Amino acid sequence: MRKPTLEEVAIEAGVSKMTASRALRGVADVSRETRGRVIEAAARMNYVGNRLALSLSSQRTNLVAVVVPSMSNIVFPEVLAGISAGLDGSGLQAVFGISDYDVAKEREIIRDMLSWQPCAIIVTGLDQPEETVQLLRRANIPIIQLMDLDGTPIDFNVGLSHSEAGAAMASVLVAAGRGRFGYVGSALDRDLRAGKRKAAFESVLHAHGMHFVDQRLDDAFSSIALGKRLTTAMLAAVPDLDCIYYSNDDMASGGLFACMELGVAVPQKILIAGFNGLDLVNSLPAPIATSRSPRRAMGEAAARLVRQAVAADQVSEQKTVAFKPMITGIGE
Amino acid sequence: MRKPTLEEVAIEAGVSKMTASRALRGVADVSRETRGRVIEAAARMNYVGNRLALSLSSQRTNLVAVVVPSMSNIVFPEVLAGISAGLDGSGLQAVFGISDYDVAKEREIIRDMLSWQPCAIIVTGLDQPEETVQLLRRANIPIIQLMDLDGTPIDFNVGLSHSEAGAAMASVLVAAGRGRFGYVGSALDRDLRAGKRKAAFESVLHAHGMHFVDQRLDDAFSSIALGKRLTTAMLAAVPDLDCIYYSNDDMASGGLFACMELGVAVPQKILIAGFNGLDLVNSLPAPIATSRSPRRAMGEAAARLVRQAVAADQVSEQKTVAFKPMITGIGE
DNA sequence: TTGAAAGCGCTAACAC
DNA sequence: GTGTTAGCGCTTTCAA
Repeated sequence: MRKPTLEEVAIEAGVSKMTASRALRGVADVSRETRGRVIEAAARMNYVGNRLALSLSSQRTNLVAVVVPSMSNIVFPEVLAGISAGLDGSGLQAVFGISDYDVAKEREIIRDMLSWQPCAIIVTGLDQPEETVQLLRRANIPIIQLMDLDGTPIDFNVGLSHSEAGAAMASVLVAAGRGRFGYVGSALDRDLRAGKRKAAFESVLHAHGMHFVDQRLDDAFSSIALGKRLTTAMLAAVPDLDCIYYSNDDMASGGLFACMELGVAVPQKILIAGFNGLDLVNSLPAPIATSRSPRRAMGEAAARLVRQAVAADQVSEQKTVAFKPMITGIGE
Repeated sequence: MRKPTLEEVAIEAGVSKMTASRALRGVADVSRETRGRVIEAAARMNYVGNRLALSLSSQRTNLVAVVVPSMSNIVFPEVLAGISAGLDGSGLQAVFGISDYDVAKEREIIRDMLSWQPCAIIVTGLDQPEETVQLLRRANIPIIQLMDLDGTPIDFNVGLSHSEAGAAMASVLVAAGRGRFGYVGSALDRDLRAGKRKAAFESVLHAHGMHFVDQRLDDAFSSIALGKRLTTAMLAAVPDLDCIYYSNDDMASGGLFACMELGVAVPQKILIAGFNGLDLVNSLPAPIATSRSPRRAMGEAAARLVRQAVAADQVSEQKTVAFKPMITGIGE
């Protein structure tokens, strides 16, 4: 038994397709009595409208395409949760795609999503290759680039400056008296934002006549286990570090666990610094420094921009929402 | 400037709409030369097909609707990553919705997703209220219920038995000589699977003439911080426990951190047991017991069932994929 | 307040 | 190999 169509509901209610459509959408003038009959018929038949037809016909959809690089780190799910929550009640529906930090895959996912004629698209970062940018531009819908502020946005931009975050962390650590730095990171060729943080951090070190005494990099994606492993190796080679900067909090937490296992006092002997401000960090058995990035708030801000842009159906004036990471975990 | 349609591409290539359609899809017989012209024209015009029209016309979509309760815990994103990866290369596209553990919201999300005419739908758990079940049934597409095996599936079922998981953990802990148990959990009214684990765990205790000496419950969602707080409170009230069972690994990890802060030896004095087998658990500074649930594999299995069901376009014989959680972290 | 006609962009089915 | 016709299920536009 096929699903009932609007026409069948209309027949059941003894009206025309058009009247049924209006009644169900609650638009225009439909007599109370007619509307009642239609709604009742629809309920009786368990009518579920066909959005494909609706959107094709009306030339607009309620779809917001969202492309994130990963789901293996809690960061992006939190952003998605923010987007989803921010869209709640607007009638808009987020559709997520995962690019696995792969630019080619990202492009294909974007292409695929655009074929659904979304009313807006949210992508991660500002570093899409030109071809992808063209693809996005041609879609002629609001484009939100999320998470990063270091670069030239195509349209809307929500995020924070990872360069500033890295530089600020370095400044604070140097000011706190640390002088022998190590760096532990992973997948820097793919996680460009972590790369920006590292580069900026290093610049500040150089400005102070310092440098990374040792660094450990790995191609695998960040994880607590990897942070632990690399830190253990690093401390075996260079035991006299007094601070290690990590590509993110997952890695840093692993670093802390490595130090605990080795009996290295954190933060007295070695200060550990990460990025993100994960919930985990608040409960760790020793304090580690981090830059708190408001992930959920970023998602919500992106959702807000989408709602405005879609509602206004015109260029809204606010193009950028800048967040500032807050550094915690150093000093008292 | 509007987006080009198939017709415009066809005109540009000097062929009919239909020929252009065939050429672009690579179906049927189109002369090499014609196909080349069409593809080139499409590329030149940056043609992106309209899936709304495609799906409406062909009466089939490549959408797989997925509804999960939360994104705030890494568990569900990992499942989603598994689904997404499992669907890769099939031409199918997952669409995610978040219900926030709210049955009413879940129903509305499902309703909304069904209006997009997905070719399959994956939902979390087996405990949807009757109204939601009706909604799903009426869609007349493969329905996959994921994560849980304790109940009667509507159609396909992938997951593990949380009752068995809870019972198995209790048996192992009792066998390991533990006797004074505490329980720390959260949001049990919403996270029904955690509730099933707890109930089964408790049954085994009773069978051994034991019971939870103390329990701490909270309405908030699980988190490391909450686990830490509740554990600290519990140990203040009942210091002589020798084992605490948690609703999941996040809570258990918080419990471990609480013990470390209080100087309670884990696992010598108190054994800590959670559920999920999060990556985090592998790197913690002290061993905690957990039941490892293969989250990504479950997502991949669900994706496999969807592919089979969609490809076969008929009832496939395998209706259930059962996973067994593996208990780790007890003894060597 | 309601309905009829046209068409959104595409494909299925059948001609040629 | 290629084109034509007829929709998919809905909304828009216009008429009544």
